[in-house]
This record gives sequence, structure tokens and C-alpha cells, in this order.
Amino acid sequence: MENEVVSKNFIEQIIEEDIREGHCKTVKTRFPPEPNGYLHIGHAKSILLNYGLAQKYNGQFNMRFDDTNPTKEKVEFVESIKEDIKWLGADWEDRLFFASDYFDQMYEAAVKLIKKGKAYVSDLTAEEIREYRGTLTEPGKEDPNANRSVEENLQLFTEMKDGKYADGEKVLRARIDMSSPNINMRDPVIYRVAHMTHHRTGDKWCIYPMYDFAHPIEDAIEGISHSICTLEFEDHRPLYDWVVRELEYPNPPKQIEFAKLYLTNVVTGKRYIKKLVEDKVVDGWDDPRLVSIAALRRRGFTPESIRKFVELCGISKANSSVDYAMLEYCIREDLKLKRSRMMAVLDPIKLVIDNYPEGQVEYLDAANNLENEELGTRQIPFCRELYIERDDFMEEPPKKYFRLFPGNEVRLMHAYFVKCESFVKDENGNITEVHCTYDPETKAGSGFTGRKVKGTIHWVPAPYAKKCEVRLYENLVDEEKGVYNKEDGSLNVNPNSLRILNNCYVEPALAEAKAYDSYQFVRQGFFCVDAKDSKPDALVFNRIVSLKSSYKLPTQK
RNA sequence: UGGGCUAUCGCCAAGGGGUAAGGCACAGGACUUUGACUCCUGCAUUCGCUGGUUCAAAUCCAGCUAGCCCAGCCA
Repeated sequence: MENEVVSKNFIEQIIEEDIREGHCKTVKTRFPPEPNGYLHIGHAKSILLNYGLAQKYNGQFNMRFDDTNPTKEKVEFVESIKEDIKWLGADWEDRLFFASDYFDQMYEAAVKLIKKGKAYVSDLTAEEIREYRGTLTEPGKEDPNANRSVEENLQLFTEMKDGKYADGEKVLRARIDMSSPNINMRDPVIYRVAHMTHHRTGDKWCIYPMYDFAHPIEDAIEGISHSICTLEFEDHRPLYDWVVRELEYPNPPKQIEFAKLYLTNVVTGKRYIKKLVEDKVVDGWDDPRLVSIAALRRRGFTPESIRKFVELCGISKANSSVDYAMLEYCIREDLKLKRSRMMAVLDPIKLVIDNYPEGQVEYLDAANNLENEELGTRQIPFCRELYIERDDFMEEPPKKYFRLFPGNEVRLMHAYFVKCESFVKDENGNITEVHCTYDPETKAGSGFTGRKVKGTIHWVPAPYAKKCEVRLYENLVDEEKGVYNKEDGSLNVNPNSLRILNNCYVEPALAEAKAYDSYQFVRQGFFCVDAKDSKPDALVFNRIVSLKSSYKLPTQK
């Protein structure tokens, strides 16, 4: 409730001006994906932008599948897209639409254009059309069929619809300006023949409208006030406006373009991901190292964190690439108070408390989250033999090392102070056991203030801990070299993008963890039960993100 | 070299003639039963460049430079 100034982005400014000047009574937006693939974080920006705008201005947000090209589309994708959008929290209520629902109206619109002398059927082949179009610097030439009579065009177009022509044999073109400096205006093709079964309309149609013709019609039919799309469509806006104008729609929608969201050190290109899947570098489109919505969900990201991230990134027209650290910040921020903070040892080494009676067990009460009491408490068995993190003991510590080393005392989180008395090495010189003594006076919560320790380390009780697998992730691509190889454009894959740790232990309270459950593993990061590979008796945790750390072991870099 | 668009801190991003918001990252310090969190502190004499207008320019004008997009019967 502070008077913090939240600046409006340029789209909000346009909308508010449109409202002020009476161009727009109610704000209506839409998200119009083609169902030809999975959604990724870039789409989330568009979804949340459109949905957010509708919310902010008490308008409506429509879900619409732009399914005008049956060669690329599948029902499988419409289902996954719907699921992802719901998960993100964008609610289209009862307004789920398909461009294919409007095919009749689009056909009528094309007829209207023909009757106005603004569209004609062309016999040119695709190659000829390309030649006639001219180049970026030279104007195009008039299509030899541009001056057919309205009657002839009407008949030909009807024949196209009736299946008289093969794919590519004829197209319907808008008659605009073959010498326009904007190539999109050089008599664009607006209908093509495609004898193909559509996933929704079946074999009803063998002609399909092109995007540039269909999209403005879809928007106009639904009464969209602001049709928001990405920068590459800026050149299409004159054509969008032309279609809306020629078809004489009463409240013409306004197209506004914004810059796509790019993330640093992340792979988004479809062909690259396809190759990663084929080469088995990743295990599918939902591999936790990817940034598809499905992958982020599996990794353990929350809808809230994605929303926060998109909001933080802002909206502008400048091409930019957001630092991955911003995404990490958002998920840490979201999970920090919401998740229980548990103990897990990823690289165990045995710790024996020599003065703790063999066979004795006590159950320690531990708050699940010291900063959020609502998360309650749990009990942790404490006994003579524990596991601690290998990194938390050093025979010869460097300066400023606060953890365990011979003669040093640390706190075992939620338990007691322990002092290192000795350690055991195997024949290879590897440390196998650390021996300590504990001080019963120092029990956590007892109010002991006799002395302080610099270090607090986490642990699990050896006989009661649950063994599990933990997967640590790094960027899929090499941060130093960049995403793409400069020579051949291939990916610079990071060989350490996935590290599987098989010998990890979590405290017993985690035994019941289910798919998508996530926790903070104290001192290590946030982790999420893998929805694909985790089993009740063989838990698998994904590291969502590590905790920040201002201390690095000398062995790390 | 035709057209469209963009340029403000390492990364995002406000700012629309009155003397550079904010976030991330980073660096110090305090606190600490997480080397976390939290809390303080620091972090653009300057807005792609060059001129011009003005008492005053990141903001207006002109010219340049750099980057992105467009020649699908894809979206």
C-alpha cells in the first residue's frame, strides 16, 4: 500500500488513450496460438500480457486457436496448450474459439472482396508468384489474371472451394499494389487450395485462408479491441488494416506489436530442441533443462514465479535478452516462504557421535520454516550415527572455513553442538568417518547461550534416512561459448547440464513426497519431486534452483 | 543498397523540454540455528554518434552509425 509508482508500459498507454478518446468501450484481448507445438516461456509473456490487460481494464480475454493450416496442426497440441495456459492461470472462461469456426464467414468475406473487385483468382504457380512479386528493392509486376471479371473470379473461386483444382493450381489474391515498398501489400495470397483433412472441420474444406486474411477477420468477429502480436508482424499491419477496412467491420481492432521474450543461455529454437531430443541429449520436450511450460512445470517452477518473472521483464519494442538469473530470483522469491525447509545430504559421509549412547533415539521437533509458522513442525529422529555433507568436513581447512574440522565445534541444525575429535580414512586416503562428541546442554531450542559456533550444518539420521536420487541441472548450453557455435551454428552443449547423484539421503519426513511436491533442502536449494521418474520407494528430486551463496569452497570455482 | 522497427548502467526497464525511477546482477557491512533470508550501503555528471533549436535537451529538429524484421500458396 506504499505509494510506489508502477509505470505503465506502452501498450497500456495506448489502451488508456483509446478509452479516453472513446475508441474503445471494452478492452478485449486474445491469445491466438497455432496448435503446431508446445508453449514455452516466450508464449507465457504473450498469454499473461493479454490476460493481464483484460483483467486490468475489466475486459475479456479470449482463447483462440489459429488453425488455418491443417498441414501443421494437431489436436495433441491444442490439448497441451490449453493445459499450459490453465496452469499459468489465464482464464478464458467460456470463450474458447477456433479460427476454423469462422471458415464460412471467411469464405463470405473473400466473396465480398471479389465482388468489390478487390480480389482475384490467379493461375500463377508459386514460383511465378514469387517472380512477379519483385524484390526488396524492385517493384513487382501485375499478375496476368489481375483483371478477370468479377463473374469469372466468383466462378473460379467457387470451383476452388468445390475441389475442382489441385493444390497449388489456383490461389485467391487480394488486389492491392504490386509496386508497394511493403512486400506484404503486393497482392498477397489470401486463400490457397489444400486437399487436406483438418483436425476440426475434417474434409469440409479444400481451401484455407492465409494468416494475413484470416487473423483480422477472427479479431473483428470476436470484437477484439487490441490485437497484440510480436514485432515481426509490424510490416503486416497495413494489410491487417486493409482487410478490416475493405470488409467494413464497425469497430476495427487495433494491432499492436511488442518484442518477444528471450532468455540468456537457453535454447528455444524448435529445430534445435528437436535435435536435442533426437540425439537423446534431453529426454523430451518436458526435460527440466528446457524452458517449455511443461519443462518448467516439471522442474518445479510455479505459475506464480513465471507470472512474476514476466511482470519483471516488462514490455517494450526493443529486442532484448533477459538474464536467466532473473528467473532464478523469481522462483526463489516465490518458494522461500511457501515451502518447508528440510534436510537432505547429497554427498554423504558418516558422522559418529562417540558419546551418544548406542541404540538411543530421540525425536527432535523442527520448524518446517522458521519464517512461516503456518507450515508447522515435524520430528526428526536423532541418534548416534548420522550422515553429513562431505563438503562440511575438511581435514585441513582453509581460512574462514566455519564447518567441521578436527577440534572445531559446529551446530547440527535442529539438534546439538558437536565437536570433531577424530576421523577415519580408508586405504586410498578418502575420509570415511568423522567422529564427534556432542554437548547435551546445547540442544536446539533449549536457550543455551554458553558459547557460540560459527557454523551450522545439516544432517540426516543414518538408520532412518531415505535414500534417493537427486538431479542437478546447469544451463543446457555453454555460458562462456554462447548458445550457438559461431562456425556451423550448432549448439554448444554443456556437458554438465545434468548431474545425477544416486547416493543421496533425505530425512524420513520426506518419504511421502509426491510428484511436483517441492521443498527447500536447507543450505542447498529448492528441489521438486520429478513427475516422470520418481517412485514412492525410489524418489527422484530435481533441483529447481540453488540457494545463493557468498562462499565458495576452494575446490569449487 | 526498398520498406518497417529499435537504441537509457553487465541484464531488463521507467522517463514525452526543468537537470537520469525501479528490479535483476554485482560489491561492501549488520544480523543469523541455512555462508540462505532480512536489513543497511554502494553501483549512469550521463542517455548510440554528430550537429542544431532553447535560459534549459535522454526528451524537439537534422544528419549519421549500429542492430532486428520482411521477397511462404507458414503463422
